[in-house]
Amino acid sequence: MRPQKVPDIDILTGLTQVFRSKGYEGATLADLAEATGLQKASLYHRFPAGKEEMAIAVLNHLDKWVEENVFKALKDESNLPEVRLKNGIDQIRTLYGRGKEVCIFRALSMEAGLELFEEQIKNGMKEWISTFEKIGVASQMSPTDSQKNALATLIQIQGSLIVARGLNDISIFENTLKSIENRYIGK
Amino acid sequence: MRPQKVPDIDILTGLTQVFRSKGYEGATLADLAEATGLQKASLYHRFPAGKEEMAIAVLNHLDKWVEENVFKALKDESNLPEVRLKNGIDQIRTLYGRGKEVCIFRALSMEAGLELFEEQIKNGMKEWISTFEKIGVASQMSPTDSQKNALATLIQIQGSLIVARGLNDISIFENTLKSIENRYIGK
DNA sequence: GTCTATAGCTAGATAGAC
DNA sequence: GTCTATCTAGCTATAGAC
Repeated sequence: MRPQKVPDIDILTGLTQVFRSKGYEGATLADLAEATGLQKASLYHRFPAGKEEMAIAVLNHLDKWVEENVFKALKDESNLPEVRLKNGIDQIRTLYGRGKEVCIFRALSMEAGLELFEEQIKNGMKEWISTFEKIGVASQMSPTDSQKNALATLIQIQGSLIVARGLNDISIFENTLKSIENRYIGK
Repeated sequence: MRPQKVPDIDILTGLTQVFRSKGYEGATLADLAEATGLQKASLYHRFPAGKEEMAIAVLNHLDKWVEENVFKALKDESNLPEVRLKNGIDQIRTLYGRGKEVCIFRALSMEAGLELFEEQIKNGMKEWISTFEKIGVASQMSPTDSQKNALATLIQIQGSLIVARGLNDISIFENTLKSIENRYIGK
């Protein structure tokens, strides 16, 4: 086997960046090749099913990142709820580049054959909600409140990313993260 | 002049539907022609600058609709704040098809040359915030609270549309509208 | 004002040498 | 495993008859 010119992780990084900023339809193979440092044909060697497979790989990679960073921090029972929340929110801040980056769900949910990634996005969102529910319970909220607040939290994260981008003001995202923290910690 | 086969308003309705569901890049001229009932070349007669002009026309049309329906209801000083809010929210519900429809900002903000519609989206969002600010003031909120709540309201609307779509559950949008109402009416 | 037909191009994808 | 070169389909846009 001939050695890989670009390691897998760098490929994924490049693909992620392009899909996030241009969306699925907007991202061309020329863009993807340039961002990864490979030629189009080489990308097809790595992802025989083409563009769709690349997008799925990006989704899986981010899924894993979120699991190992955001969710892990939020679920770490060796810490107090306040600490777990603070650490989790730090990871969320990183995930979205302090508000500059688009959520991959949004970037991929629109277009394409439409429902290419539907199931994966749905499951991803459910994971977010269920994880925040656990933080609510750990913070002494009632099950009902935990559920309501978890949904509200996801809505706030998604909404603030949209508005921060629309108004070109990342402080909107930062302030939203703070208000989420306050919701759980009691302020 | 030969008579129009399809009236302007129907053209706009068709274009809007396609851009909302497929995004800018995802919408093809074949889609747009089919949705309007005209041939591609006839669309070019109406919109000489092509696809971009069509998208701008859709943005302007929705802008106008929001102004004449949502904002008008919210600003109607002949009504009590509670009534204005209730009427405005009814219009918002209609605008987004009870949660089934995508916000045009989202559909057009991603892709393209990237910043084609940036300015229009920014101004649109500012209008939403400033209108909700007025409702806050009319509801006896302090200026600071009015400002904070207006931003929070826009974030909730946008976020709940995303999450409602991702989870395929429009009750999320409906419940969010109720919680917005409660924020202002006190409850 | 609308149509059929098509130009010109770029997209995603593939062949085959190295 | 990566490359250059290329195919084919589909895209935006236009020409010109009616």
